[in-house]
Amino acid sequence: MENETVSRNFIEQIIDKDLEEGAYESICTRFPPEPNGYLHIGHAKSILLNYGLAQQYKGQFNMRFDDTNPTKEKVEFVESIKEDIQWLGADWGDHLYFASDYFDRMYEAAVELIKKGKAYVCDLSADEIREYRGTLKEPGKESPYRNRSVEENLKLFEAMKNGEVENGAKVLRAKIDMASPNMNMRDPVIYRVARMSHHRTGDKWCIYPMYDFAHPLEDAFEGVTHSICTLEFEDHRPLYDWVVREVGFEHPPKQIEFAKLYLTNVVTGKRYIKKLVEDGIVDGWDDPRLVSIAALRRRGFTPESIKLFVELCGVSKANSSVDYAMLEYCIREDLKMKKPRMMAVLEPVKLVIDNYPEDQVEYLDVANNMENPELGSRKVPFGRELYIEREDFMEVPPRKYFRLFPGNEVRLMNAYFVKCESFVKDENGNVTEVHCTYDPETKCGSGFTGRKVKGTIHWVPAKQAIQAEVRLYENIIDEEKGVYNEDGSLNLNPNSLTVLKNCYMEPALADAKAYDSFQFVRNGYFCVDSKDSKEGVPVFNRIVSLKSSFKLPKA
RNA sequence: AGGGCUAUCGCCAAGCGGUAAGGCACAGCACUUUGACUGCUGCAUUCGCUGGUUCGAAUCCAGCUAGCCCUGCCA
Repeated sequence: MENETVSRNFIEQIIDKDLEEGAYESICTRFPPEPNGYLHIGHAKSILLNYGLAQQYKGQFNMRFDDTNPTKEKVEFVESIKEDIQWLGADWGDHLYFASDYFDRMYEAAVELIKKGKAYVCDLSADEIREYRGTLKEPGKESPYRNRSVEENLKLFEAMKNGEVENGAKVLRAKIDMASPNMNMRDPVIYRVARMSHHRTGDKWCIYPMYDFAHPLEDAFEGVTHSICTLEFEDHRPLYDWVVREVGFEHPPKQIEFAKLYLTNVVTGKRYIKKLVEDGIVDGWDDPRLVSIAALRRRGFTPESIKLFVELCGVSKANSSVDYAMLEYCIREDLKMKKPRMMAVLEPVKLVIDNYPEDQVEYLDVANNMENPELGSRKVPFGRELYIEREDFMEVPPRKYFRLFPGNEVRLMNAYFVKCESFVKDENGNVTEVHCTYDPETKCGSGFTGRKVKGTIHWVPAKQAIQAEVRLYENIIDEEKGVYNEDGSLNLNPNSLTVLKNCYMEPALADAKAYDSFQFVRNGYFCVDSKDSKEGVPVFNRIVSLKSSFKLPKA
């Protein structure tokens, strides 16, 4: 019997302890985005972490839109966020909530606070509040409105609610400690006036709760036990605890913070992504060069690969930046046994088998994935004229080059051995045709063992191949020079997108559907671009290339 | 009168007083109908630094250093 001890991350350790000590009977987690944009790989970590924990502990996972600031939110974002989360596989069941559904209860909670003398209406302007707050090194001073009577506060707060107060004229503040070393505790604003309509509650409200007040209440209302958020909220925890304590919940939720996920050499900053979109450098928020969930999906990443990635990254409190190579590993790992391995030639050069009968076509039986027989097989037509990859032929081979060159014999994958006899160049010196002879005895599957070749190359039948467009994506950021220039501008990679229009695919690929992905032999993994494929010319996006330990020497 | 958090290999990350897991990356070998995959091997005498406690310290204590976060009526 193996005594395998799986290490638990620090959050699991906290939960284990809570459950053991009986602080909670079962757990409830949540993912609480504000619908003010689209989700990216960093959110995936939070989603999968929260959802995964709920699954693992047989608890509950809530999806909640933290829509407490109508100035920034839109229904479109609500829909895209739901779609992305579903795609990732985090199932919230019946537990879909909106902070805005709690506005009545939050208002009541605020009234209770006022009655307890723990909150007051303040007439200071935003600038004045900032001044009174003090600085990081000096304590703040109390607002002249701090000691209003409960009755007056109640009356004023109701006036705010009833729309009798201009935007910014009054706020409701928690009465805590203006001298606290923690800025968040210096009488934080908990309700502000915003006379505008909300995407869900319309014009019902003209006051909206602030995050620090709303969030702990939302968690508590829903019975969330572990409210997992990112590191920058650590300083807010005392206020979070203050709210749930003062409002009086029996089993208050607890906030736990973890480090955000950063990836090397990708643009994650929201404002930079926005600029890239606005300047037309990328073609939208789902441009495959970005790391939004939608972009990754369009590029061909699978939910499983992202889940694997998040698991491999782990969870901790140390700020870190994960190597992009890890993400690439995950998608290769996920796809390699699941997807058919098809032949496609990205940069073609014609290969003619001189001793092959001119009008003969044979249909070779080819396994879809040699390592996974469950994926079945297909027929691939083979004839006298083929296309092979330009880089698979060299007039003058460098050392250790195993592919085609004059006099060398290679295996055409799934077909025959061919030996290069000659080649043709155009007036510019570019190779236009490679001529070979084949040996019928070496047919794949015939059991031929007479001799071996060191190289195997892929090909596509010239006559039956279908033409397609292939897009090769690199990071939008220059990997060598770094993400930013000295002046702070983005250091864009001019080669981030290469469009290859003259690609040839084996016929089976013509039927590929949206998001279908394949391994193109030696070229890596590709996915049908659901957005741009049309009129019989499939467009494939490269998900990731295969590792190659042989690099052609540079010219 | 500042406060909070973090520091273990190039990158993540276990470790919780008993003598440094694992993954990615990288390198080498083997295998091979993809130079992929797979398999094997190698990769921290050392845990930010300096002291202290201890038979024993990455783990405990003290003092430094570095990085991140906090002065929205954003979340």
